[in-house]
Amino acid sequence: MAQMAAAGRTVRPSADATRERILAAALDLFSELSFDGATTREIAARAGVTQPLLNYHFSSKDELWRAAVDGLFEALNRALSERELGLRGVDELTVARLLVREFIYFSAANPQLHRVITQECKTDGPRMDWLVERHIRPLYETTTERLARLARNGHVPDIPMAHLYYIITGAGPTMFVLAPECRRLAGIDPQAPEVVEAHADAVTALIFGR
Amino acid sequence: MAQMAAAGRTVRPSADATRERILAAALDLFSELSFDGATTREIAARAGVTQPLLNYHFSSKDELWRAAVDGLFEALNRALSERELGLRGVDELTVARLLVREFIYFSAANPQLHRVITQECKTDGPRMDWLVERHIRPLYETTTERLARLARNGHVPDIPMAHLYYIITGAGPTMFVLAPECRRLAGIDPQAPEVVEAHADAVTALIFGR
DNA sequence: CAAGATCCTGATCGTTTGATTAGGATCGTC
DNA sequence: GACGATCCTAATCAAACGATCAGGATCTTG
Repeated sequence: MAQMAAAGRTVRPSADATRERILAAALDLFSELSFDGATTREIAARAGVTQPLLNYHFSSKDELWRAAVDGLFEALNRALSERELGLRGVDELTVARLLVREFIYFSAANPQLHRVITQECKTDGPRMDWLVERHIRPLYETTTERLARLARNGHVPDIPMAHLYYIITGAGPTMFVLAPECRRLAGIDPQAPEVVEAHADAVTALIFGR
Repeated sequence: MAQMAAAGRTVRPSADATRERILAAALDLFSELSFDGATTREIAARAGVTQPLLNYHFSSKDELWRAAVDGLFEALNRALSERELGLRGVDELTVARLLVREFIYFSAANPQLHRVITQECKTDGPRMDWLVERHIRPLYETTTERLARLARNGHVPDIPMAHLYYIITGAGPTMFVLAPECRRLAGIDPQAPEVVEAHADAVTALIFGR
């Protein structure tokens, strides 16, 4: 993916850097303002470049969106698989518990994840198609299979897996997605480490017991 | 609020009807496509009227949004208070349990509620200001106070109330907010009555025990 | 049934949008 | 040290946006 200075291909060092800045700005604004609400001019301004540069690096606004979302899910999958690799030989209940914790940590640091999903998946459309089949379905399959094994041993509430999936993906990130509301409503900053920890404790205790 | 044929005020019967159609179309499209994503032309088309008529009934796109959201929260508050009035003399745990159920039923029938909140409250802005202070804060206060009383008696997990609030408001509606995704991902229609019932069972069992 | 208020539409305004164009600046390469 | 590829910008395009305006249709009132 990352086109490094491979043989022959000469890519100026600054190119990749500005590309990354554009992607970060795009992800922030897309997730906060929705696809239509975010303008290419605002994305360019936040990245510190001019607007036509977006069409130089990405052929269209749509492709820019897809590239930004790809980067987000790459980071999520990296965080989850690295966590799992560090837990070889650990019992499956503990692994699941820690993976849910990791998901909550990631959602706290990257609320754009749940924001983008809710923005695109509440309506049928080409972007939902792409998002579900490319990124969400693999996560859904492995998650529900893992939870189903635990449910058979009584380690997890015996409810249909689709419900458990949406309870976890709803209860986990919502506080961080609505961080501005939460700060004003409850006077709590959901980004604070002790608040993230408390939320992970609360959610995992509800799902897996304590 | 509803300007009926009161003394002197002569309102043609069709006026209120089209106003309601406009508000319903606006709520649907605002909640699905976000404030910027929904165009006044599309709202008018869905309501079966021409676009300038929106500016006749509502002075601006912003005021149309506020009127649509007002109607939504009026319906929610009516549903909750009617449920509570029918439970005079019942113990507080059962009341809380049934009010959470009612919230889930409402969220299933009106996913626009959580959609609008997540759209506006993930960024600071004038619409979040208005939404939080006018509609969300009263609900937050009465809900957390009710849950805090139950927590003192051990009827509800002993976690900070802000966390419990965002767990409930996240775990409850998310499945219905992402109904298009859920249909494709899990092959389940979250609108089906038995699915709504199963979800209400699952969430209330997690929060209040069984 | 004339007069006036009410409800609604077709045409059009100035802005802003995503995208294109032509060209300038900066680098590695021969 | 000229050359060509790469990276980036100023100027501009057609399309779509929210809003306005003048006027037509429909009802109520005197």
